[in-house]
Amino acid sequence: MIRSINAVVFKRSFLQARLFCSYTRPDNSIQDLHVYKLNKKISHLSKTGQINEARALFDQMEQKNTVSWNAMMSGYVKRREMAKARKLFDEMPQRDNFSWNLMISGYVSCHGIGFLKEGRSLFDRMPERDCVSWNTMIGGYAKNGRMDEASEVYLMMPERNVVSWNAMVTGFLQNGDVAGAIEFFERMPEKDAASLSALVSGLIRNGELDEAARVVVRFERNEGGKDNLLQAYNTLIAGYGQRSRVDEARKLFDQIPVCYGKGKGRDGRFERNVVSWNTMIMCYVKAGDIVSARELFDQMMERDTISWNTIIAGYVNVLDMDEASKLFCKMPNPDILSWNKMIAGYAQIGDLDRANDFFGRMPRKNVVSWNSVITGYEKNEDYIGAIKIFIQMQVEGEKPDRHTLSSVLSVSTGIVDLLLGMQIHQLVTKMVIPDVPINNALITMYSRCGAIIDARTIFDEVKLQKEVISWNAMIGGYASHGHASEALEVFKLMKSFDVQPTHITFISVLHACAHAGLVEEGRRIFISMATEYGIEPSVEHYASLVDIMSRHGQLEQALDMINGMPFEPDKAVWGALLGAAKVHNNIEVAQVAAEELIRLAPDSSAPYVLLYNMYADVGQWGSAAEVRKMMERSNIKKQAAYSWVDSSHC
DNA sequence: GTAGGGTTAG
Repeated sequence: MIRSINAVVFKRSFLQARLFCSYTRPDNSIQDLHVYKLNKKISHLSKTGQINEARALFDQMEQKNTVSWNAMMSGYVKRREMAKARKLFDEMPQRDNFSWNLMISGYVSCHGIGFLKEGRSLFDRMPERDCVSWNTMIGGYAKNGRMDEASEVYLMMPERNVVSWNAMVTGFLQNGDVAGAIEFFERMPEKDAASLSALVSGLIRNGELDEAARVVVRFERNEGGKDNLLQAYNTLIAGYGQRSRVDEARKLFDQIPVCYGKGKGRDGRFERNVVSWNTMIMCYVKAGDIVSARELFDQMMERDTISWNTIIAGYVNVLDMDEASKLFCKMPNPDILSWNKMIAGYAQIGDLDRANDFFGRMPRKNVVSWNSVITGYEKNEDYIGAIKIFIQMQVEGEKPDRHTLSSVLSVSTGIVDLLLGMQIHQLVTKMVIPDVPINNALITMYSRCGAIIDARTIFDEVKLQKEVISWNAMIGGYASHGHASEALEVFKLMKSFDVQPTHITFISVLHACAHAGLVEEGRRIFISMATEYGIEPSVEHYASLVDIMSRHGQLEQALDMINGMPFEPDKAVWGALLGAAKVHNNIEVAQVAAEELIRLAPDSSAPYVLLYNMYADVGQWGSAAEVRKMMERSNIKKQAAYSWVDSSHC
């Protein structure tokens, strides 16, 4: 009823406005149309992030109207560049309510109390506040965790509409007041599609998925009819998907009627729309069920970019790049995200040529595209390739972000290039606020490059964050440079900071013990893994302990331990034993270890060579010749690093 | 063509 009255009023005022315009300014209509078109263009450029292009157009316009200024301001507000938006706002010849509301909404959506206050100050100075202004303030206070002030605004405003009520519901939920939100919702005088979905999505974000489902059932029963239900259903389906409850998601999806043919997807009708399909496909993709996802995708009558990107991402995630590639070729208008996903996929399977090919063919790139290809090269250990792309990125003027810098730090670590690492560190200081991954990458880079003191400096700055990766990086750094006592000191510090060690921590700590010859300490720590920390030692930990014991000459004990291991010993275990047996000239143990190594890695010459040299050392030339024959029979070529002639014979 | 509340990818 209200809607139809509004429609009539709107239509009439629109006609009057048109009559008025054509009557008073007949010669300007062409000019007006021109301004209108340029405004539309500015708005489009602003929306798609092409802010500089928008500004160039805006500056070129000979005649501007208030909408031109507003559209330009809106571009800056979207990017939260409030200083630039404010400059326009202060300069513009005439401001309407749109201009004021735009600025207020920009300020209150920025993070920080200063911005909120600036928004409020504009709100207070605004000549004629309308419902939008008041609603914006409700949303602003709610987003900043100030529900009391939001309620105050709500009570003071002269007239409320459904947006005001929805903003309050959202506010309660943003601040964790589930009961308050439900109570407020029940008492609302009017509800629209956004009301129910605000409640449902907010409840899900508060971990109340089942309560959200109950609310929808109640709404269906009490409000009668199925209006405004679709969005809530879609949200619930997504909620089930996020919690891996795919069957329940599918049950809801099947409850939404399908209507093929004319009138499809009309507003307010309870019919599956493209979002319902996309969401259900996403549930299957998340669950790893690409077959069901594809089945639905093929049944869709109309697909949008999200449908395509979701199914392509599904194939990429299960590393099935051929199917992803086929779909990408069929996709009508791939966007940056589609391209980025293909690059990341090919990089993941190590096909850098294809990744690079897609990267080169992209019509437009963003920072994620650059990052995907740089990370691809880095993960595949093509460090020079990664640096080349990073340099190209600078040349083309794309600004690196924290992900770029983190990747290039890993590159510096990979090629052990301290100078490069330090340069990237400088960029980090200039360009981003370091986060946990960046700090860890810095610690790893410095310690791997031997600048252990610099690594420690950063570690000392971040250790209070108690991120286990930082601790592991520091302990690993000390251990790999033979600073055993420092590694153990940080390990002790870690315990006093109540940071729970991981299996990686223990690999480094045991490694340190091996270097320092700390047999008892090593054994004690090894045992404590299971007893104190509940971490079952893996084969790598066993290899470390074997290393510790056998280096110390406890070869037989080490052998006993290997035989008692809960799993098959690997090359590292036997290798450690063989190496130590060589050092301690224990031929019996060496023989066992070498045989096992030959069994596990028949192509390797190292065990033969070691054994040969040991026999030769003690003058057992017969056995030595036997080993040499065995090796020749197995058709093994000796590696350059090993010599048949031990220096002691020369 | 520009402002307030709300579903799907990354």
